[in-house]
Amino acid sequence: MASIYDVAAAAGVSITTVSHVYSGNRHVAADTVARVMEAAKDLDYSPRLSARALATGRSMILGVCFPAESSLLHRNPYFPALLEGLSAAAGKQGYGFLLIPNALGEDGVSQGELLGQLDGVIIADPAEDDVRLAAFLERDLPVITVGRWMSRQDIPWVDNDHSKALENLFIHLDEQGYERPLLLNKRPTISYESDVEQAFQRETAARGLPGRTVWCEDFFSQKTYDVAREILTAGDRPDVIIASTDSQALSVLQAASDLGIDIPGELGVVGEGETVLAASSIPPLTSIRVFPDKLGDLAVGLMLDLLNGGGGERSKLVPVELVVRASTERRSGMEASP
Amino acid sequence: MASIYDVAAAAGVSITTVSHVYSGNRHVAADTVARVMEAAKDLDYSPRLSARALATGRSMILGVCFPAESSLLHRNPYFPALLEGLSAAAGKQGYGFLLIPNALGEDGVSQGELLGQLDGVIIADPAEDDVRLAAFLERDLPVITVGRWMSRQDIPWVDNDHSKALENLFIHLDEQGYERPLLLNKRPTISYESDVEQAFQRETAARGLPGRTVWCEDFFSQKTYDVAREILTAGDRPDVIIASTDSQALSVLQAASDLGIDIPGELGVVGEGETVLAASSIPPLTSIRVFPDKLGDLAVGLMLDLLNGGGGERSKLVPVELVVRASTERRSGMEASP
DNA sequence: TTGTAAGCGTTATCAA
DNA sequence: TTGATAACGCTTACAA
Repeated sequence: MASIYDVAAAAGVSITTVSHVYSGNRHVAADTVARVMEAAKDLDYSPRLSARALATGRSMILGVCFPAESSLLHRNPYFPALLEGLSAAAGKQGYGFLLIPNALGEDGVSQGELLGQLDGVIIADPAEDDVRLAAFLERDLPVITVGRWMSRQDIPWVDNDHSKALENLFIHLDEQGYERPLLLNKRPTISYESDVEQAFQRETAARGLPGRTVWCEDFFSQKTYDVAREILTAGDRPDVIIASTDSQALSVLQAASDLGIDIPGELGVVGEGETVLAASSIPPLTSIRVFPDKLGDLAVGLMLDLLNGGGGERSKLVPVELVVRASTERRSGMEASP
Repeated sequence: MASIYDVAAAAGVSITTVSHVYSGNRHVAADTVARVMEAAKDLDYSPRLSARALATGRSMILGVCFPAESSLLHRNPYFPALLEGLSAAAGKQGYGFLLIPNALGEDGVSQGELLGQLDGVIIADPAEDDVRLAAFLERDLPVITVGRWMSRQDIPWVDNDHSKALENLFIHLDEQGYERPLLLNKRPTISYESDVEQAFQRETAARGLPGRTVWCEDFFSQKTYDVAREILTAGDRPDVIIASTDSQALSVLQAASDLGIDIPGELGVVGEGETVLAASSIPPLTSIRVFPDKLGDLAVGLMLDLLNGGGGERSKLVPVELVVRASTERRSGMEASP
């Protein structure tokens, strides 16, 4: 492995010059640059990042950290999509992403070891009590969250504008004549869930409607189906169910189908996440589209601001998009007008 | 930030001793260890990994690399699950995982920079022509693949035993009396797809059945549905369709349902991947379960072997499991016996 | 059982 | 426009 010394010798310059050719930190004469680059290519040289990190005090590595809860990373496509967004954005700036294992914190060993390496950490959907997060703050690692950390509002974040999403959704539901909404939500442990709840209460209150929420702990199993079935067979049946994830909404569709309930005539169904599932379900699902790649991009931007002196470290809200499909469209635009 | 010098001074020992307390590379007297650890805790010290990396020539960071094709990472839950397996296994050994952005290679900038940092790279489902892979081998970075690299069989790999999976599947299909199988597969660009094709041909040939394969480029869109519909309405209708992913299989289920074809009576359907979808579809889907966490574990093990002198760098095949559900179960075990 | 001192490959501060 | 040289914080012979 060639070092900066080898390149300097081959190019007939000092290591300082080679260093500056690579860092761009000061001007180097064009022909000198050419000579250095050629020597570097000949020797197959590239700067050792660990040496650079030691000299600068910056590793150029960011950590990323997903909810520990039941390996959500691979059950909800939102997270891998976010990870890609983060990784792409960071890559463009020369930063890399280290995935922080969920086990961190239980396993005392790797904890300090790995964290010492990081320039900062991005946390997706932080739970209040996650032991890892406490560790980051103690070492005062720069932290950005995707979704807000409810107990520490001072930490810069990016987030989806769920509030606006529900505002728009209710306008749509008004148009479609739905009047007995029900929110199928998870008991709030992250900001998303409490945002949705609050916005739901706000919108229903504004319309004089009851803001009925059913809490449903389990996102992905048979349980959601059972809960949905119970809701649909009980006395006071809602005419539209808003589910906090697309997969929950699919369970509702299924339960309704099994009970012979017509969708969207007797029951509207709305999901959130706009996964592949939503477009291809029967009937296609009205859903709220989020943009994890955009979130990733902004989160990295915020992090870099923080690392580079922290000028504009303002948090950012990302617009979402209501995608209307058959599951709530009982009056087409054509018929509605006159 | 405290350094090894601060700790040594506070504990009244040399930096060598502190170093050895942390590395475990030589014995240190128990009370000395205690003194050092206390000083370290007081000073909130943890070794700077970049310094360690510079001194040892090892970064303790592995790269991981997923198929570039249309961001498969977030469309197929297999990949995030694998990533978690890798990350957990690596974490236990003090290694971290850097996600290599898909853009790498197009963007010349970050290429050398990031790669210089890595001790090795694990590649999931390598495509033959991926430019990134060429780059790794040129720099002779140690490489392990998950799924085999078809053009370079010399590279150590871990893989699912798809061949055995199809063997078992066909035994099951025999029992259920299926006789006109059709394979819905993707044109082979990775070893998985060609393994499945080969095993399918082998099993059908052994039974004197036609080995009919339909190639279907698009895994997740409407297209699969259309292809399935075409297959089911054409003259020579299969009595069982084996799909190369669960989501493909779901499209088949849907098409069959729309056409009023009874499952599993008139048509059996089999998926692969054993995602959450399989268990909750209507009817529940017979599928081949893979164990990405296990693969991740073994891949990391192989990588460490390679890094530590490369003793037992033998590749490994991981058993998979046939999960029989209603979509192929037309004769229950009860009825079948007499 | 412990310590001294020479690297590891960069960047950064001076100075020219 | 370029160079010497001292950090950066660790590991690891070699010595004691």
